[in-house]
Amino acid sequence: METGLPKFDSAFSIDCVIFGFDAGELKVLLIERNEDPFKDWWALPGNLVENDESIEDAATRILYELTNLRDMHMEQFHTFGEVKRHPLGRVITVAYYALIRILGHKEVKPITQYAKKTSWHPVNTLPKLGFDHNEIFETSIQKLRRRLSYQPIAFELLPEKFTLTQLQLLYEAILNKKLDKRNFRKKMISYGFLKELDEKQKGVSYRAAKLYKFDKRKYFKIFQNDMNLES
Amino acid sequence: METGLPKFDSAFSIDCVIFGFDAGELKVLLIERNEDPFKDWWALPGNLVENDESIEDAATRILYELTNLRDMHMEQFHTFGEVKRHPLGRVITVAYYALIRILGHKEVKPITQYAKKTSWHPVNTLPKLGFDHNEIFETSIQKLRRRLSYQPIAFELLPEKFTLTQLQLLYEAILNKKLDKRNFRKKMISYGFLKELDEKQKGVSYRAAKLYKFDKRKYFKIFQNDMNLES
DNA sequence: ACAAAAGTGTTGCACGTACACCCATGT
DNA sequence: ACATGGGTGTACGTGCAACACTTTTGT
Repeated sequence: METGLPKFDSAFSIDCVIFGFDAGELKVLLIERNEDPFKDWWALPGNLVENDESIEDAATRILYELTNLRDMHMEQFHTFGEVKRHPLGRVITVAYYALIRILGHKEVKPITQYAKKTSWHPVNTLPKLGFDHNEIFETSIQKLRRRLSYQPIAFELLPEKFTLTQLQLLYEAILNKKLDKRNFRKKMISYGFLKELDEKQKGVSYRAAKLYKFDKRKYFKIFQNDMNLES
Repeated sequence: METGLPKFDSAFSIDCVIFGFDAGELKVLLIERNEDPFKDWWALPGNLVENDESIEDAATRILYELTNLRDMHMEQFHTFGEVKRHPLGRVITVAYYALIRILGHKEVKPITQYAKKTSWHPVNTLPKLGFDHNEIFETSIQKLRRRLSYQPIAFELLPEKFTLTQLQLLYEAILNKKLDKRNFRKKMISYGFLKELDEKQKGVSYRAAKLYKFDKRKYFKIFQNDMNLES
């Protein structure tokens, strides 16, 4: 394509903060890099944006190459553009976060070669990451917390059927504080978008809890007006 | 700089949504473009990011070139990356908004040549803009609304000394709805970060209102803890 | 029977909302 | 005196926070 624009020794990339929830802990999917710079370091999965794909498409592609998953909830949250953030040249990166149901994806095998392997890391004990990825991660979790208060994103991280205790543990993990059990349940149920199932937990050695699922239809019916104000 | 990275026929730019408040209306500073593409169209001020400046610096520079102002409150809010958003080539743009006190800047003369002139437009009757700038604007005002609810950004748009009615009109303009006078005043004063001055409005043909100013110190003292959670 | 987690209500307080009239000032 | 916006208080309802015990189930 003839651009008529000056050429730059520069590129854009996407970095993804992929959140999952497992064993009561909030986790992030990291890769061990197989390429310089930062070969052998842990880092957020990311890659350059191709010239003929939108950044949304690039984010989707990169997530797919890493996790073999499509149609995830992804959301752009910030763009990082310090001149020296990439040691080999000018790379501006658009950061996205994604929420996935970790169950059934405990072992994530990358399709591409740029990652040696991947691994779920608890968010509270992340290693030192390549590039400015620790900073990107910190920003992501702040945005995630804020978004949790006005969007039903928690359900993207849970199995389709879940107990109220699981939901509460997830909220506690994201917000990093304890919540009151009775108040939490009252509030969640009062929203009216949880559907109580005729089913119970199985395989636990104590009283089995009722299962619920998130009812998207009801949610949109209830919050229709508010949603128009959201981005 | 030798990058070791592939070269792209592509570039990044910054676009700025510059908000001001005047005569009870929320306004945006637009330029009339002096260059192709979209020569003679109205558009948001924006320009390419140089290779040796961070995107923050670029945003500051572009605002300066346009308004001759520095040290404004600027905040990145979204990055737009559709492949065809710029007719001459691939340009990903990082959008910022800025808040300025319109008073004393009613006539803004651009320093650069890429704008023929600038003009403040009421946000409710924007013309059709070049590129995807109408979409960028819509996103900006949604973010602005949300931010208004948890950050003291309104004061950036008002003169240093203002009346409670002016403050209320500004909130109404941003939120696009009427607020109750008594409740608004009660709430604002209860926050404790407004300093009541020993001064009154002048030059009005009715009862002069008390002037207030925003006390940043008190604000940070009060909201210290919350602020640590914000981005 | 015991261990483990499920499940359940009430009360006080803070906050938001609805609402209408008199006051001070300049012309 | 009149027009214009400035300034003020109360009552009600909603939502949030604090708080502890009984129930169910599997081993």
